[in-house]
Amino acid sequence: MRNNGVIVKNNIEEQIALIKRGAVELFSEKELVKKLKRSLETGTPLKIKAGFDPTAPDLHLGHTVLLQKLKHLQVLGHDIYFLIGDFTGLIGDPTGKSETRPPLTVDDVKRNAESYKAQVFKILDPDKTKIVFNSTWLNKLSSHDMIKLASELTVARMLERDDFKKRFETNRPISIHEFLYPLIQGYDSVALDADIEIGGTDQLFNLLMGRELQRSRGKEPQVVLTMPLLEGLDGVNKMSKSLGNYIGVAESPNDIYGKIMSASDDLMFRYYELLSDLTTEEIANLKEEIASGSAHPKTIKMRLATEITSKYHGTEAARKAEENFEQVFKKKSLPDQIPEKIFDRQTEAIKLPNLLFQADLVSSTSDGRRMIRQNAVSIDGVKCTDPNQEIPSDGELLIKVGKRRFCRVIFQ
RNA sequence: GGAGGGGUUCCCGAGUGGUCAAAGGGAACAGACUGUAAAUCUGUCGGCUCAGCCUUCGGAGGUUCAAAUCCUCCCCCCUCCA
Repeated sequence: MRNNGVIVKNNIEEQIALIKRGAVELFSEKELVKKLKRSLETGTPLKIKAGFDPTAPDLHLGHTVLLQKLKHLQVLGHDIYFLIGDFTGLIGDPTGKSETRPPLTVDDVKRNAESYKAQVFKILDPDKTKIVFNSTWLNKLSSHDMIKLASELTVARMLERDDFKKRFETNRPISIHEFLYPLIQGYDSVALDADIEIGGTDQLFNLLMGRELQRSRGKEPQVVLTMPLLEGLDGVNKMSKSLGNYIGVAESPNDIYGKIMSASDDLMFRYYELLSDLTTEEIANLKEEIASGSAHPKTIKMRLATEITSKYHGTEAARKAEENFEQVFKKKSLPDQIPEKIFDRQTEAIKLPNLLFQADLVSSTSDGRRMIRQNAVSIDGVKCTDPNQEIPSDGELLIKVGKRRFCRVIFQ
């Protein structure tokens, strides 16, 4: 599938194939067929729901796995409900870390929502995406409603959730409010009358909760589609900001490009599978080319880096990022943009570690000394080995620390 | 309400009076190797006016020549029983 224009697929099988692409689980295909058929017959788009945390408006590629899937559905003509969980955000999805989140103000939520839009609409079509806040309906729930809601599920059912089960079995605490999270998320589906809900595999329990609550209220249960969690740059843990292994959608072209290039070869194909617009066959061909030796893995990786960078910054920026990358790394020359620091010219010389620190190249003068000792520092291409070296504060210097930290220091 | 366990450097975690800026692991960073990688090896990993000094072990006091380690009070977290 390419994203050029609207593709109307009347063929249910083709629709299903696209919807299932890359997905982990689908509950259930039978129900999905039924919904798609009806949608086609009545000309009514399906309501697709996906929930997002209001506290983290900095999307990374992990989130875009879901967005890509939403785009698929959008291309098929369905309505996307991009749900910002400003109410549930106050609880926080249970993780066992028992951290209460600081409440967000209305302004915070608004600001975050704007930030979401800017990032999300690089993938989704703004005209066919409805952004909704679950506080809209959840704030109206009375204590009475809440108790009724809680009565619809049993503790035993709750304990089926893996995270709860493990904690329960090992005598680790589970707070009551944590039980409310899945309930409330499920209630969102009731309020929205969602036809399909999409989430990460870690959301399975919560997604299924929507089905149960819809059913117990006499509505047609939503179809649940789970997408894999994208591994971060370390290739092991899921991509997350707190682990520092993420590639942010809002990052600069050079950063996105460079980070993708730093991924391992195995990981590269994982990214291809989940983030690229290439078809499954095309990806298989690339693999074959590497296996047969007709293509270098690096070239294939650069292709991926270019594709993803251009998604968020356009093809021109992606091309520049590629050039920059080649310059810095392959040809070992200088990047096109080197930060500059301007200092006042002074009579006395500056010790090198202090200069490195002042130029933001190291975190402290001690760190600077270490770098010098480790042969990581060079000035105008000449290695510096003496931590006590003094630099005359005059003229212009090009300082390099490690492989990718540069600074042009200018005294004037 | 009762009993017990615990708060250590970015994270996990050892350390029960000097040999502790604090073991070990992870992360990170640097060097080698490479495809820019990954893996691997080596090293670094509080700060400074750097072979010396200063500040850190939940907080505040105290004992001592000397405290992360002992005492007092306080704050916070957890578990079990009720």
